[in-house]
Amino acid sequence: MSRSNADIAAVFEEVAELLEWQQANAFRVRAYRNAARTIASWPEAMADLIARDGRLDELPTIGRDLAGKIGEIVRRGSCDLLDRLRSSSPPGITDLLHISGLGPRRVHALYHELGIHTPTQLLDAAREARIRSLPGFGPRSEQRLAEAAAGYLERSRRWPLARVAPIVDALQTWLRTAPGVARVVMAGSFRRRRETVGDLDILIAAQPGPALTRYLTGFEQVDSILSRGPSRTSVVLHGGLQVDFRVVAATEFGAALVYFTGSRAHTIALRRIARSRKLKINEYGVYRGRKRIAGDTEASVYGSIGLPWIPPELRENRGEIEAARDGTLPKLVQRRDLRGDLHAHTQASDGRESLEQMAQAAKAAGLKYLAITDHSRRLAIANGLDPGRLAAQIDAIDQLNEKLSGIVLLKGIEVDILPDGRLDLPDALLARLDLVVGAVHSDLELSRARQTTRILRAMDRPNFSILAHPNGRLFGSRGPCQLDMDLIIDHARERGCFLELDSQPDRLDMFDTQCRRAREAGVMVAISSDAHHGSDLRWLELGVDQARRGWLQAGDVLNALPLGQLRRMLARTMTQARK
DNA sequence: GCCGTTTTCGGCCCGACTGTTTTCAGTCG
Repeated sequence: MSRSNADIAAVFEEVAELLEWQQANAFRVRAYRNAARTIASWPEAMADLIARDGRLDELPTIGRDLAGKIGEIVRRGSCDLLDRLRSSSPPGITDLLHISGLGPRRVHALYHELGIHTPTQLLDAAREARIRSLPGFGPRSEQRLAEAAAGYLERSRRWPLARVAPIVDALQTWLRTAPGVARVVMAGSFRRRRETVGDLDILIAAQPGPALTRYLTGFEQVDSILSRGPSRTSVVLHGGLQVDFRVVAATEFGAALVYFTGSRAHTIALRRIARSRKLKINEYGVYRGRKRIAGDTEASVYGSIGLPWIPPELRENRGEIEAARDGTLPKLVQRRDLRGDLHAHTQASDGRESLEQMAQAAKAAGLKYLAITDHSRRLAIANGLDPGRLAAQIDAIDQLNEKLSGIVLLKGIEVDILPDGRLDLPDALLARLDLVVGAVHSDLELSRARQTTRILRAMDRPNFSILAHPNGRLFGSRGPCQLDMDLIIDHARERGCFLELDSQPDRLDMFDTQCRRAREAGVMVAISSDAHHGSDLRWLELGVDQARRGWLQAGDVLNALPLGQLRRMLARTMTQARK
């Protein structure tokens, strides 16, 4: 089995960490990190690129040597260099590098002086006060390391976007009354709308001063203070979320916003362009020699190097800078482009409201149509519909649509895809619906080949409109299924069916890179709420964020179509047996 | 290890904060 881009990137990342620990040339380390980023976000699988004789060394940050290693990793999952590095390094040493306050030099010292190579050993040594004796360490850093090691051992490192939203609201409310503050903007991965965030970056336009710094560290949810200074203050909240406050002057706000929004790869790419033009970009502005030529606004920073403003969701150095230069940036989809929703439940299965309540909620959310897609019988735990109950719901929706105004309910089902690729309800009944949403809810552990075949077979059934939440992952509890998503996307195009981006906060499934692949392949994506209550329709906003990260425009989104066009598109997916 | 309008060698983004230092290395973002 060939390895995915994520697997290859993980190998390079581990190589970088081990090289770093062995104190190799820092630029060599960086080369592996850059390559890992390139590969992780590359839309085409490295294995496919090799198969069609693509030149790997034509990819950015990949030269001849790394191209050879990619081939090696695709074939056998590792490379000689990684094997050698692993055998010459103590196990667990890369975990230490992830502990705040530890870099390669200190990890090196801890290992060679005290034999420490795991977070647990670090914690023990700190508690026994053995670390303070090392040169360059003292009681304070020992205390810090004990806390950081304990924190590392007990919590995950990234937070789903929706989970931090209430904290962000509280922070913003509280910052409004901070002394001398003119403006507060969330930056970092929160602003880029990444599906998870590692910490919160908050940019504050204000006159720096001790009063402001004191105010920042006084937020009621602050658990501990990592650092404080006039321009930068970092705290950890109860629960472990880190918050970095950056205080800048109003005239520097644009440059600071670009810098602190990131991503790191994006801002580094901007600085490189600036260098080639004999300019310097930092968080205070754009400079030619000592003369400051831009920085009040983000647009002025981009403009100084000949680029239009780039939406934050695209700032990952995945081709957005080239697109900006060429004038081909996408016009990203917005929430108001959505005219309907194609995945929602009622109390007939595991939803909490009636058909009519869901219809009214959709209308209130500004939608023109809502597909009712309750579960099918196989999902007994969700009270899935058998043929008789689905037939009754079809009649009920027809009757209700006679009464409703300003909103139309579409007749659908979220039908289980059985392990062999058949669907959980008879074809003749499915044919009476407006759309069939197929989903995998069982046997998530199948091999990549079998899981992929299962889904391709389901798509080939006579009635199959949309593949729901393709990867099946749930934040914090379940990783994604093993799938050949490229094959599924290609098959969807041939079959003329669609893929879903499920907007539930714990799903956000498809991934941004997959959305982009679908767009490039010409497969439309449904941004769906998967609502189980009328209030869940607000989740569409999260789905739109993810879609924007996947470069989707309104024209790529199925439920941005007016009802008439949508019905024609869906009709083509129904009762279309393939030979 | 990559890269090239400073092109096959010699660079590689850049500033803030901490702690242990007497002038700065290490780490972080």
